[in-house]
Amino acid sequence: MAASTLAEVAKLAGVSPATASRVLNGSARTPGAGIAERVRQAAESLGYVANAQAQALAKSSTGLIGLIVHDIADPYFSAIAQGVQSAARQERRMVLLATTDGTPAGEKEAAAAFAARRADAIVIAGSRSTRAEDSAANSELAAELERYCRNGGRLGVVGQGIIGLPDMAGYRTLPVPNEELARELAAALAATHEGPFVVVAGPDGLATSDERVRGFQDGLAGAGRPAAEVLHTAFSRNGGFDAGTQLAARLASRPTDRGEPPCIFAGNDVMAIGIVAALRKQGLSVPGDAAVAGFDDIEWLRDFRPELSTVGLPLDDIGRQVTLGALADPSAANPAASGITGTEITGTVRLRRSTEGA
Amino acid sequence: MAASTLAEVAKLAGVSPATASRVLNGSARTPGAGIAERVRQAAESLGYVANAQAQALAKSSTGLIGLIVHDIADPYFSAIAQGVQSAARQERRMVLLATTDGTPAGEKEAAAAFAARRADAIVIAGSRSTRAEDSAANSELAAELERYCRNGGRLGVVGQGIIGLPDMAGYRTLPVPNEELARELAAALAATHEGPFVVVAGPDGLATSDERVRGFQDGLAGAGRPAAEVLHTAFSRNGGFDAGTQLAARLASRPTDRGEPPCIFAGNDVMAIGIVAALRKQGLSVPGDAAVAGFDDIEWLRDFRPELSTVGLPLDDIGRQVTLGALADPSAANPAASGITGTEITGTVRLRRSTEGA
DNA sequence: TGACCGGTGGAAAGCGCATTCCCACTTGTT
DNA sequence: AACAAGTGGGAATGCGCTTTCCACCGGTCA
Repeated sequence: MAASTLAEVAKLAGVSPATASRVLNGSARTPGAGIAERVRQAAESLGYVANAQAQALAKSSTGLIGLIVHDIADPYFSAIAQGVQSAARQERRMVLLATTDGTPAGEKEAAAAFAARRADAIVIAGSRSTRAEDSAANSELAAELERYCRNGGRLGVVGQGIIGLPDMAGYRTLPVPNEELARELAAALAATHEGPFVVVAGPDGLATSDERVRGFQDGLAGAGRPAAEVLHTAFSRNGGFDAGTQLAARLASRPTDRGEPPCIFAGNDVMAIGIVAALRKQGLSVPGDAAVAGFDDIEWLRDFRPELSTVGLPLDDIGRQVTLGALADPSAANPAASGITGTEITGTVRLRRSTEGA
Repeated sequence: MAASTLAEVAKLAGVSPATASRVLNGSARTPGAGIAERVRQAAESLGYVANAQAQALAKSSTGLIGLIVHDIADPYFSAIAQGVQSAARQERRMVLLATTDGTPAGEKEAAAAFAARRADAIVIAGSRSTRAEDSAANSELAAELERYCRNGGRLGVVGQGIIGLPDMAGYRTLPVPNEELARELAAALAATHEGPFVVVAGPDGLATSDERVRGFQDGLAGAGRPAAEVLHTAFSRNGGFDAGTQLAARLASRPTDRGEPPCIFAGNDVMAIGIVAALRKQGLSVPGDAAVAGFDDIEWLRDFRPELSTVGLPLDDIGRQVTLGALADPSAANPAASGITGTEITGTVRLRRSTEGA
């Protein structure tokens, strides 16, 4: 029933297991041609498939990369996952997937599972949470990862570093200029919008969201505009929809002649889509009754109408770089604090129809 | 540098490795409370993390589920992946991800990698290809999987069975009524559309696409309508876009009074979206100048405008069921040919704005 | 011709853990 | 009081593979 083993192959070929191992798997030493051929034939006839578990145990390297995302069905994460997958393939590794619903507790659990599996590297794509209620889980996560890295594991994190995790060998962060890009976006929007600004953000304490909000407010201030009102909701399409519904009600109860339509900045594209859906449902038009902008420029945004203004981020590349960075030689001077070098992630503000003047 | 081992923990606790193993991992025998506590403390203080590789080797079960998809960034696959992930979590397994670009050769490679890792089960979500050029790769894939199953591996496949793989223990197929649903859709569309029908399908030989086309033509015939012209292109958004561009050119060069607008059936939703985008780009409107329908009802379709008619498929559930089915007791009478029992996958035709009469 | 050497295959020691005996000991019987 | 049954812990074996280390063989140089 069980698969055949190296020993069986060796016996059939009339050689020692050592020799069989040398010919079947890449070894520094290559046995003679005649022997090699015999072994190969034996393996073939037995349908031998090397047991990667045993190999991993013997040479203590599993060829596994653990990927932690909030939700694999979210286009933001699936785009990053694609990049990770591609880098993994290039480095001849396989990716182990874990989804966490975004809680640090879930991330800790996933990290522990990856550590147990002795993954060569762990890549964390989800945003950090600085909420007070998550602080205990954050510490546990940091402790788990610190132990993992101390034992020789590699860690790559997208965006902000793990809270409470000190710089250490094998730990790399891939910075994403959320704040800066949000600032640029705000500046661009302020130049063409007279009306008030509203920000629809994720939960307070979600790092990525907070950074974008901060940058946006900063950009507004730089343009001499008052700070935008901030609505907190789920960092998802439905969160955007809920906020959009609220905003629609507000707009409807307002005399039409009272100034310019507002400009709504959503923390990410899926939220922006939710907002547009909600406004549309209430009979409001974008950009007529309200301008809307998002963030990320997820792939399928291009077919959405009205075309959404957003900030383009090379998601696929982010996934690739963070993976490659994590796998890179940990001895290279490159602490987490300074980020993964040679791979600056840059984004682009893209103004489109959804924020065009009415 | 290396992580601490069970033996170290045992020594620190002053017990044998056997005892340490018994308390730290679920065993039938539970050592005394005092001892257990000592061992647990020792493990804690050493930061012991069990080596899943070694455990897997010792008890020959890895807790791994291999998932093969064409493209994880495609919403169809990421929705299924989410279901697989959820089932895996429920069954306390982790999922190993492989993307293949849809070629049987890639699937074979992935299957081999999973077999080497001794995954408890392999789940294949991508569609089969019956193209002549893929036949060699298909045989290799079947051979690989047959060996895998013979060695005790479990296999779950979405949709059509693996070509050339006989029914065998541990191999289950989750049938998806593509043909039947496409027939229903055609019937529904035929009832409201006078104009000609056009089918934009995936590459000839892609099983899922072929089934849908066949069902659609059949439904048309049942309604007394002539067979639709079939355009073959890539089974993706861009494939749809290309076909849409062609169709748009054709529509434009046609006198406006020449009969009813055509009704275009796309093999899946992302293709439909591509088609709509292409038509729109050429200044044509949907459903005014052409009706468009898709298949799958992927999640983010609801925010797309015009709302697309399609066939709803419980993708998340498909992922769950195929995984659970693969993991289920292989001795239960349930050959691949008869599908995974107790889990009939049903879809629903959903007519929406994109196919409403002009 | 004898000492030295690169090269080749085998023996054996793990890698970290689960598990099957096996033994010493504590309880419960008549 | 003697023995059976039951219980808790340890020693040893093996999972399948990699990797020193060793023995050996033909060949080279002095």
